[in-house]
Amino acid sequence: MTDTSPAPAADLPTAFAPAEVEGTLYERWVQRGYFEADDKSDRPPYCIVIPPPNVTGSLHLGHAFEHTLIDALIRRRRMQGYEALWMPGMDHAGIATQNVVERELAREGLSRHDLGREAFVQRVWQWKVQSGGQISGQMRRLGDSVAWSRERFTMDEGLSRVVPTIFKRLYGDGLIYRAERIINWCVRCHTALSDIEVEHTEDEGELISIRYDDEVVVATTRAETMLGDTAVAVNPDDERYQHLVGTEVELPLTGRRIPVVADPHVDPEFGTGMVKVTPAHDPNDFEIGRRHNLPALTIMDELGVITAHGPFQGLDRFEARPAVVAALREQGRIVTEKRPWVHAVGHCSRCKTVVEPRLSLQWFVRVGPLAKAAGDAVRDGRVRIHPKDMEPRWFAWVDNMHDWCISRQLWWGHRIPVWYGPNDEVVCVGPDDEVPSGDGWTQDEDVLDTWFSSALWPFSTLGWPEQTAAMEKFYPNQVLVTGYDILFFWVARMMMFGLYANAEFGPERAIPFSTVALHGMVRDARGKKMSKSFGNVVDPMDWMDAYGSDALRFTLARGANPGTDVPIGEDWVQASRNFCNKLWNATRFALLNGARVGELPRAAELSAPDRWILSRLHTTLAEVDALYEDFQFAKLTEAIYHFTWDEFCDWYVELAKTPLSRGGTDAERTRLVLGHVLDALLRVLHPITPFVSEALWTTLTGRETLVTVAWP
RNA sequence: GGGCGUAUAGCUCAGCGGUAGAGCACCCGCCUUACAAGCGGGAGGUCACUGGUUCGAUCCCAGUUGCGCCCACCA
Repeated sequence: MTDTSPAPAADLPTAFAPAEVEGTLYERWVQRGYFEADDKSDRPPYCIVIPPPNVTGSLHLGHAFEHTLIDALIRRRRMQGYEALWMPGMDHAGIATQNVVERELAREGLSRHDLGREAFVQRVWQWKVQSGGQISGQMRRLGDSVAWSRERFTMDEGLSRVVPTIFKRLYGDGLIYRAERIINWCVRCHTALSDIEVEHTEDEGELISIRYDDEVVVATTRAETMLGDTAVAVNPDDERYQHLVGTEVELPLTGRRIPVVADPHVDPEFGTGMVKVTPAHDPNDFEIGRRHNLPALTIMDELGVITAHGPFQGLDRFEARPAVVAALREQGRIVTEKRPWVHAVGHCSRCKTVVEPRLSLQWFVRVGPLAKAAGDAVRDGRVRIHPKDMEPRWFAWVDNMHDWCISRQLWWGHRIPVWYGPNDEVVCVGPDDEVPSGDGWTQDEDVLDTWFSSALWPFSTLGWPEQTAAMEKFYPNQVLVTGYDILFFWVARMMMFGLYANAEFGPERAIPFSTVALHGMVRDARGKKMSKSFGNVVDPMDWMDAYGSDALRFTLARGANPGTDVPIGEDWVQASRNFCNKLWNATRFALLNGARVGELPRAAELSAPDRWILSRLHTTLAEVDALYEDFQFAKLTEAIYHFTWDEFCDWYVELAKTPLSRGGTDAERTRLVLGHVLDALLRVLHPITPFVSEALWTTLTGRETLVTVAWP
């Protein structure tokens, strides 16, 4: 550290005014390229890919939280001499974005069908530009030190090549297949959903028992599905009904005759021990149907409207239910009237509509070997999940995963790269393959689940499948920082695809990242979930306007216990603003008294308070360092807070007033200690509060920037 | 139906085998050589309940109760 002339302390106002420094500092950082990373450097790599925000609008506090943590990690490593890369980008967010734009259209009285596919997709791109701009503006405001030159979008040209590349590879390996299955269908979004896009809630329904004939009584919560029954099943070991197996019974209201079959799936203890079998509208029944070669009769269309059986035709499924019950009652076939029944009902995670199990032809990823590999990577320690108590959840899921339905009946997304020929040919078309042409060839109409492309993010953003310098340098990523809520949606899929796509590098290098650092959800001051319906949603921009980005970041970091939800209230942001101001004024005091950064006198020449504060400083720095390695943001922030306020300001600065007023060597010695402590303090705070740290540090030292300076 | 977590000051949370901590809120006094966005002082908790282990438990163990979360194809 070189000596500098005393800084112009008088220039510092008596209060920190964030708005006056944030914008200029950020733009300067970007212009000077501090956030960019060099693929070819000799420095050790440190790469975190951004969990790409959905282009559905703007960032919320949860993003601000996540970005604060990532930025702190990245900035610290950058200071430590790593080649630090925070890869920026956004996610097209298929169903979510399509829904947003459809809602917008609805306000104009239009549906996507009014526009047609091409025009609608155009419209979504327009939306994307707007939303994307908003998001990057917010990221700048937060101070995110991302390498802007590398920004990617899950539907940009490059990534749109990666998707069919991996699809074709998986298809060729038999890990992607097309099949007619019962999938979760959202009748509002008009698309298939994967299992995890369905949210189960305990809803009150009615369990109704229906008498099919004298001996056959079945129970159901979805009476309307009886129109599609093609059998009644009993347990093969159920003595009571042996004589019925193999006989037929007439299905009421339809006149159809359906068989009674014996199937082990039926629980003899439940109800009468007889179950209606509707293969086209229930996953269990579908399996029973398969085992017994039963026809699957679809009685409902993609809107949830009954398609058959005279009087019920054209009724919505929820209108059909009471109508069917009424008709059955008229025939005296309702045994138990409206018994209240709480059971788990699936809802579309996007629009909350009750999901309808539906038989349809969809594309699936065969997850068996992929999920096994994802489990093993954690089991054998190649990938560490932090905090560790999230691991059981990981294994429970990864080790029991069902095949992943990846086709979506949407327009916004990566089109499935498969063409069908006039003679039932099925051709998977890679990015460099010739598209089959001629009469009767058509491309699959569907798009891929949005998580299919985000699963590729850790390497698609680095130029995969090319062996780019960026891949070489930054794959595997060092850390992934994300919320525990998307452990399965995203992390598991990244693990599966990362390990698969990069298998050639061997087990150690195939993993997408070495560490998964999970954070919690931002909640309101009372610990309640933030949601529009509660009206407790806070726009991070409002708090940044009022208290500054540093204050918001400091608050979020201070609440960040690993994997734990973080409550946040305006009071706390205010307290953080006060902290920034405290730091500001401590520096101001030091500068007014001629503090400077220079070589410290020998220990023997230092006073007891000098030695004490220096010792406390170094202890604190060591603590902070250790806490960073364990992602203990709350604790490290707290440690800095206490050192700064309770020890440095309340004690050392107060005690310093005496030697400073004495002048001479006492004062000079004190100026150097003040300078020394502040220099280190501002550096260690930089990852959390980059703006105020930069402003004060450059004033204190007269140097260019803190961003690239050494970690204390 | 499984699995997990949690219960500490008014609120939100740390913590720890040896007579309880922070921030905010609250009370009393202060414009003291940076900071009233500040300074000094203070009040406030039988650490959910019941047992057990221990010289000693808020902390370890068991059970109870409350709350929360995740997973789940019993009609």
